[in-house]
Amino acid sequence: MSGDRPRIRAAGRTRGVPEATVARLPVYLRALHALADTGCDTVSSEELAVAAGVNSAKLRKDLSHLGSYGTRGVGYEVSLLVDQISRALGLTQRWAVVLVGVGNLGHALAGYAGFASRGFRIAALFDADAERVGERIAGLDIRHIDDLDRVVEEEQVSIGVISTPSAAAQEVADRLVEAGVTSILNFAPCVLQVPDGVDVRKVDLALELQILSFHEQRKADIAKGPHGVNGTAINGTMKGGAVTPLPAPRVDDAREVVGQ
Amino acid sequence: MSGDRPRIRAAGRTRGVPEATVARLPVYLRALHALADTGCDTVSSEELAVAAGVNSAKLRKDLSHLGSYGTRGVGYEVSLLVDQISRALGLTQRWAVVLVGVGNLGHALAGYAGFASRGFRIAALFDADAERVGERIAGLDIRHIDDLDRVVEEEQVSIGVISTPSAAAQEVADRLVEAGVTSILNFAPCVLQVPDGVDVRKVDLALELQILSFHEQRKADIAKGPHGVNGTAINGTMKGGAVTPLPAPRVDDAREVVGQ
DNA sequence: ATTTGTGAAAATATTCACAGCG
DNA sequence: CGCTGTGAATATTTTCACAAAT
Repeated sequence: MSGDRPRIRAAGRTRGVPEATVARLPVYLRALHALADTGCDTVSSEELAVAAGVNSAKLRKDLSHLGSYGTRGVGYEVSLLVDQISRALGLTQRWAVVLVGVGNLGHALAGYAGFASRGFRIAALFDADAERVGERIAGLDIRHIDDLDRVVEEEQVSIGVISTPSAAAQEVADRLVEAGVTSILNFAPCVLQVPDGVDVRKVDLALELQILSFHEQRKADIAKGPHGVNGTAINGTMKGGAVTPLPAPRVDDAREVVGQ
Repeated sequence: MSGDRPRIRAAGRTRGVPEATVARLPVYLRALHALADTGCDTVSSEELAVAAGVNSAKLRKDLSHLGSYGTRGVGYEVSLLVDQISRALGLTQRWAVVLVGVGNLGHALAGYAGFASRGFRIAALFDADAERVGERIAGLDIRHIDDLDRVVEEEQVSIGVISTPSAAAQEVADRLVEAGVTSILNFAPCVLQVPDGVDVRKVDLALELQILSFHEQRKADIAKGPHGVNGTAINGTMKGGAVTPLPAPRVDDAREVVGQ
């Protein structure tokens, strides 16, 4: 993801780890930590694959991109694999991140223990609302966005999290980039424009539900038996009651990423 | 996504919309709504593609899976496209969802306006903590998890959102499935085991940061100039060596999806 | 005996580039 | 003309299946 940036190539051979693999490494890492916590020293690709929810061939292929860290006939040493995946992901250092937008969601993110436990340190919280500056959340003072440059430099921040309303997100992204941030995690439901060299990943809460909606509908259609001429067919009643003949409701959205 | 389920096929031809396309439809829908709000009646694939952050060939191919709704030489009528995508995604009905786990994140999700504005209605909030039952959040009473079955049936709920601690997530998923839910959005950083026919999508906040970490590291390496002979290369000890001075930090994680 | 690591095959996804329609 | 819709060409990802290693 991260836009449609082409992978770097060297002499015709694709260099580095495939993007699809990168996206799964954190899942393996999670599974390995869980295994380690149960006192497990070694795992087979099959066991780890089950724990990670993928098939074992895929897991082995993925790991093979990092090097050859298994023992044939035995499996993988958990702690070694944890180290290698951590290294591959760049988690041997603790990244400083700034979080911009301390609304409903930003508040929750600020308190998210998973960030700290998985390699990240929130260096500062920012909000544009002068009212909220100085407020203390999760042990951190909310600072004004105008301090961004200074903090990013002083704390060597390279990752920014945006949890502002959509309307503010692009402006915040610009300021983050300007300040020197080169990776952005965007929770605002909008597309960000950033220069080359800056990576953006997005998390869109409702989008995931909409994907589930698609599959729900498909399941309902199948249960009802293929009818209509071309698949999508007429939408009758089935589960979910309100068979709105009309398109999805629309309420003013651009307000807040999270907020009532 | 949603496990490794094979697409349904009919008579050799792949029936339905490719998964990659489904995942982008909500993005197009968002962009179209934004365009509509600016009073735009028609868009070209190029314009919409820019607004959605994809390339225009991909956009056209994606839309072609829904049917032929554009006009050559002109573009797409915004409102028609909104209708067609909404229909394809199953958003012509308003889905009822239940949310289980009203911690820090669950609280934020309960108040998320984007759910309501994009086709979903939170039918009820649940928590296992008896202390919190009865508490009112975002206009909804927190109910005890034991009421789940009743609510799911009465309100025709087919989608569940899990925002409990990891440790509780599987148990909650089991109860959701048992109650009749067939789609789950999981915010707990763990893999869920569900029967065939149930779709799961996950959102893992820290995972996204870890992916960014990978790319940050790569950028840093490149900036420092390629060293070592073949890229990742020379990590001193091949195999076996904990070459890392220190692996990623580890703190008790399994506590809460969000919470300090 | 097992289980890894991996070529080769199959399936998906993306991009190109242009015929064809309005 | 301009722009869509789509075959054909690429690229990427997944899966198979087995030789090699312990």
